[in-house]
Parts: sequence; C-alpha cells; structure tokens
Amino acid sequence: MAIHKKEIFSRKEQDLAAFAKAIAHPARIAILKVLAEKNECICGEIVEILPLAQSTVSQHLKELKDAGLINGSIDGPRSCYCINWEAFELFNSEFSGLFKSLQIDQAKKCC
Amino acid sequence: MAIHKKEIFSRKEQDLAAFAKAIAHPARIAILKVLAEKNECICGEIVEILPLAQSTVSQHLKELKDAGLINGSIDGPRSCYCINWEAFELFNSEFSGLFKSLQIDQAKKCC
DNA sequence: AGTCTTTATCGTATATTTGCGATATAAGAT
DNA sequence: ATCTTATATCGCAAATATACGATAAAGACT
Repeated sequence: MAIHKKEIFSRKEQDLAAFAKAIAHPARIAILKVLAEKNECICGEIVEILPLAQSTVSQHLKELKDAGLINGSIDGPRSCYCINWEAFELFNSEFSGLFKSLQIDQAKKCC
Repeated sequence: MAIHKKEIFSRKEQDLAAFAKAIAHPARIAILKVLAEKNECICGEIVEILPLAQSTVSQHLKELKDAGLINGSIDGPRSCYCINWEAFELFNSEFSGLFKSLQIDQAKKCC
C-alpha cells in the first residue's frame, strides 16, 4: 500500500477510530471487564484469569493505556490498573453523537 | 505469533470486538458519515469525496457490510449503500451496557 | 549484597490490514 | 454486437497487529 492514509482524515475521525481500535480485540474487552469487576487490578491477576502469556497481557494493557481507556500507576514492584470512566463516557457520547443528528431520517428506508 | 486466540473469548466479546474493528479506521468512519448525510449513496460518490482509490473504497464498504453496519444492494450497474441503523443501535447499547452495571463504583477512584 | 516477585520491553515469527493497479463482471447505452 | 460506466475482486507490496519467550528493570525481603 506504500503509505497509510490515516492522516488524511480529520482529527475527530482519527480519534474515534483509535478509540474503537483499542476495544477491537476480545482480549482487551475481557481485560476491561475484569478491571470493571475488580474496580482496580494488577497485571498478574489478569494474567491468571486470561489464557494469555504475561507479556501479551502487558502489551494489551499498554495499548489500552495509550488509548486513554485505562489508568495505570506503579505500586511497588507491581502495576495497578483501572478503567478511566471519563474517557469511556467521552467515547460513548462521541460515538452515539456521530449520527444522532441524522438519525431522524431513520424511517427513510433505502437499499 | 503462531496462532490467533480470538476464539478463546466469549461470543459476545468477539462480536463487540468485530463491531469495533469495523469502525476502527478513519476512512470507514468518513464513509459512514457520507452515508448518514446522503441517506443512501453509491460507491462512486464516496470515491469522489474521499481521497482513496475506487478499489480501496469498495473494500472498506465490503468490510462495513460484512460487519452488518451498512446495507448494500445492486442497482443496475451500480451499488447502493445505506446505514443499518438497527445494527448501530444494537452496537451502541451493547457497548454502553458493557460496564453500566459496574459504573456505580465510578466514585471509587483508584490508581 | 543477594534473592524473589512483578511487570515492561525486546526480539521474533506469523497473521492481518491497508492500499492500489489491473482485471473481471454486469448492466445500460449506442 | 459493441462500447461505456460502475463496481467487485484478484494479486501484490508494505505496514500493523498479535502472541510469546527471553531478558531487563525495579522494588521488597532476607
């Protein structure tokens, strides 16, 4: 493909896409569920629950953190993670707001 | 990586992840916006608007259709596409419902 | 100091995604 | 019948993502 064309699109589109990509893997959704249930959690607990290697879980956690969906802080030798609910609210409203204004025409069937 | 482990996770997690993956690209979000604005649209119109080749747009449309987010029907030599609002509603409620039950603890800060 | 525990990161192999040109297909127009 | 138009699909190249073992780093504990 020579080059990726993501940068051509608007910032808002890129941000929403990045958000979506962060949850576009069952393992990461499963991790988020664990975090939601336990409120906060260290990496090792997730590794025990999920059928994935420690390095893989750590990598997924990093992606979720980079996307801003979770917070993480170093707690001695371990790392404590929790869900960033504010970010989730934002994503949820961004997503549902994406077509809200146009959804009035929903009755107008097509195709 | 030897093997993909998606199938290890629950169907619901896989479905939600697949949904998210469909919108995890700026080009596909842009396509959805165009479809939402025009209510229905043929492939060629999208190609004119987006800075992508016809084959690329067609491929993105296919992915959105496979994910169930849009409907498409052959209309003579062209193809008419429109948004599947029902699927969007479903995704939206699935997503926002994912953590809703646990979000009561939102005040309980951590990390 | 040395040792253990926990996690991040590196290196890697493999799989998937992205993008485009070229081609195939299918219907309408001449 | 031939040509044009519109779209899907194929084949390829390059970029990303996924997964894991091995290693590094950093704090706790003797």
